[in-house]
Amino acid sequence: MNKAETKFSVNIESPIAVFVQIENQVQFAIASGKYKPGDTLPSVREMSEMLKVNPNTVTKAYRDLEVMKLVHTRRGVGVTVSEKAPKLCQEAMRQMVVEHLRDAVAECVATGLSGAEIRKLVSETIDTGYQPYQV
Amino acid sequence: MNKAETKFSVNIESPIAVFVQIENQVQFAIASGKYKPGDTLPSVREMSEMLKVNPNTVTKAYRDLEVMKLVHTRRGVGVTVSEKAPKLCQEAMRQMVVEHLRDAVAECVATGLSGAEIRKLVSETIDTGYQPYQV
Amino acid sequence: MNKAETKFSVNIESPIAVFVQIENQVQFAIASGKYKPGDTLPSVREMSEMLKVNPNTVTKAYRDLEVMKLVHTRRGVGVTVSEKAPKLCQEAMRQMVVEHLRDAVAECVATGLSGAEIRKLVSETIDTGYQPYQV
Amino acid sequence: MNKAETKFSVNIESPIAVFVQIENQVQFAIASGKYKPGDTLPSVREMSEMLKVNPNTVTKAYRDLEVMKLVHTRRGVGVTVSEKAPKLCQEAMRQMVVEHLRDAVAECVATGLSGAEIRKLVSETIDTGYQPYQV
DNA sequence: GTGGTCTAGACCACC
DNA sequence: GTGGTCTAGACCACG
Repeated sequence: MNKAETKFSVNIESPIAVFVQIENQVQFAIASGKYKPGDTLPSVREMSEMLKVNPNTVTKAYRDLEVMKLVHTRRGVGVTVSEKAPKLCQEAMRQMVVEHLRDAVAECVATGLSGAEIRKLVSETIDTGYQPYQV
Repeated sequence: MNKAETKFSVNIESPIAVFVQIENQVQFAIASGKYKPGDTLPSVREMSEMLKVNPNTVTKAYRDLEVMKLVHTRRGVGVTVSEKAPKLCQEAMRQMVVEHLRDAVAECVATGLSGAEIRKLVSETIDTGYQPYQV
Repeated sequence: MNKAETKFSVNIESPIAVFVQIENQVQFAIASGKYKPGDTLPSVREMSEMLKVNPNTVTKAYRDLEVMKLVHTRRGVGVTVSEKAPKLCQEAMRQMVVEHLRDAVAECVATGLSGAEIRKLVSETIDTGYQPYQV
Repeated sequence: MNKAETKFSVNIESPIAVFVQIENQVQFAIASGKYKPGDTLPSVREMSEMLKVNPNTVTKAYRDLEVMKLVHTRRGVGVTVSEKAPKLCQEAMRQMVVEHLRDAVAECVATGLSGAEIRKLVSETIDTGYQPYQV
């Protein structure tokens, strides 16, 4: 029932739409347990100030999350995390991430990289904590 | 100097723009040696019919490829693969593919998958020849 | 002059505003005779605790009911049912209910259900005492 | 594959949000067969002019319909009805309409109307083609 | 031409 | 205070 303190940020230079970045970050925060069922997300106004974006952009992201059954929004109250959100987010994140990995490996294979080369790249990335510009 | 016979296809449901899919496929075909310097790409009309796509879309893809110095377009002749295209494509493909792999692994790490899990998924994918819907 | 014991409940998931649900339930309770002229409604505090709702919400509902001349609120006494409330409520309920029925039937017709199908559904519902989530 | 000619209209006085009215009308048009899979909906601009509303409002409705898998939207192409849209719409309409009917009948019963009275009202409405202000 | 995104700002309903 | 809706208008990406 807390009001969690999590930092959000968006990259307006990114080709990924801002509202999608917000959705992803919230999903990630839920999946990782930073937000639990019943917690209240930052209000539309707070979030829009934190991210320096228009409130409508935040509203759009929150609306999508509601359609995905991850949050409940109630006028005059705020946006709260749903009971089943953690399960849904964890599943979705894992599924997405595994699919991306498989696609990437398949691309490497198709491009002619050997299994050894691929494994070397993977190990390097795991060990060095490589961080892409946007999760 | 041949007119190579390679199948191209696009997925109009994909979030990736059609013209980008075309560019990628051509680059991939060049990188893998299906098209060699001097070979002629399918005409805009042929390609647009093959892919059931607006000719303008093919034109845009071909124009981009020309900007990248991968092809030459000459009136009355068609679009031909440049001398340095194979080298450029191989480098570009490798670079792209490696970046995708690193991003994907980083995502997995961020989502909490262990190094062992990731390596297992990678090995499975290498061994089973998993094929995503779009290179 | 009694303090009637009637259960109230609201569905915060409902698209119908909470204060409207309260108003409807009170009107229904009056129309059905559970509350008679002179009876005292649950205090704002009692009601808000019973419904697990913000007291302001109950206050707003009670204020609306006063505007409708269904109740009187007097400091130190509470909210009491007015003399003419039963008559007004019965009329209002009947009117509302008939309108809803007409709208629903019209929708069915517009969607292509036959008169026979509609009559069958109606009879089934009358006979089985079907209870929707919110009057 | 036609561009169907269907009239749409909204009531900006209605308590129902304009974008919801648009969604409902499109769903109804699909359910009734006025739009078939592959047909193109009026463009955002056309629709916004026809309804005298802001294009963003139409965009919002179309976006929702896409989330519901009723249409595909593609930049530069337009918004087309999906293969499974008719089935989904018919089911949804029927389900909604039956639920409304049951709720309405249950309300009537709860308010004390007799089965005979309810059946009389239903028959009258079926016979007279009563039309509410908004389907 | 198509739709997608974002901003700025207004007004409303609800708690 | 909260979110919901709508408008007006801009810029971009795609075909």
